[in-house]
Amino acid sequence: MAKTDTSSPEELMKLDNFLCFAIYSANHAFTRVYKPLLDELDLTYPQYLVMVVLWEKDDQTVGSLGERLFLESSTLTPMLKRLEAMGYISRVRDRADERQVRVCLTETGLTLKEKASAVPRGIIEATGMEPAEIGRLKQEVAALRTLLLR
Amino acid sequence: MAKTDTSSPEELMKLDNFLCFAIYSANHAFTRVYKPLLDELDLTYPQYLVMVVLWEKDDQTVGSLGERLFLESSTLTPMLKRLEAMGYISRVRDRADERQVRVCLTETGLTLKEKASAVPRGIIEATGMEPAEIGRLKQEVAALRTLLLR
DNA sequence: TTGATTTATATCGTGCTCGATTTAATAGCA
DNA sequence: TGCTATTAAATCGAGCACGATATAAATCAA
Repeated sequence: MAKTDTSSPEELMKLDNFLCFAIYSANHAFTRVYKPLLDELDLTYPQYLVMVVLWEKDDQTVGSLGERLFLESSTLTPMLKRLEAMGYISRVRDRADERQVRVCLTETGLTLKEKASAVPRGIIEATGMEPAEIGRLKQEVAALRTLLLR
Repeated sequence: MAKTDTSSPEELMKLDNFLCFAIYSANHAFTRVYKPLLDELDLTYPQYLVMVVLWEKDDQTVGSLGERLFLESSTLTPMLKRLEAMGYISRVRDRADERQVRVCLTETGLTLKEKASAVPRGIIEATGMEPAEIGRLKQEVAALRTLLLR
């Protein structure tokens, strides 16, 4: 197969040559694949990511969750309130530093992890890719993110 | 460097092993890099994508734009109304088939292409990656999207 | 031709996302 | 101590994204 020239101004302006669009549309595709799996847990995809972070390490501040997920407090605060209303987490002001809010799993939120344990395999199957290949691509995209955020 | 085992249930549930999260966060990173460049054009990133599609091929229906961008009419309709209000496009019901809306570039919208011509290079520079590598990664991510949407 | 079905777009409600700003608490310093 | 600066989270407004539904036009079938 011949290489496509992607250096001319005209070629540079084509949607199909945009790495950003590949990422953007793959992200939407992932969300759609997750939807039926997460409906079982009553979670949206971003809410699921928050739960994953808390399952890894409980009792975190809004700020540390935001650092981990690359999200602002203006995004997290309403999301966390919804998760709290659902009974999956608790939000409590830190005694020692009242500026911070400590986010913790509830019993229900902790238990949910078992129910969620089938999700990752479901996603891997949906890609139909080999775990090793998934891992490699993940590394490359994560590296790209790092470059973009410099 | 030793390979990381990513097959155990515990490892599968870690955020840093999620391809979807790499994609999700890289997408946000792209949006942030685009922001200052697109502010010059008074466009958001999704609006820019619509304009790119129209610059490639003018006079398209809402449906064809949606197919190209993987977006629903419920997303596009309000976006197109904003682009229309800005004077970049026009929306006219098709004479022959009144169900369809034909989206066309205005003079201003067409002219904007020149002003936008610097954007792709700016993004490529922001990644700091070689064009060939960008192209390869783009292909892989686009292939992933295709797999997910099967 | 009429009635049912399909198609194209729009509308509505919910939730995510950000930037700018606000509020409140802590830390630093004269 | 008391004033200022910084920090953490929350609030607000704008825009994106989807699923479910509505509306209206075109197509199909009897």
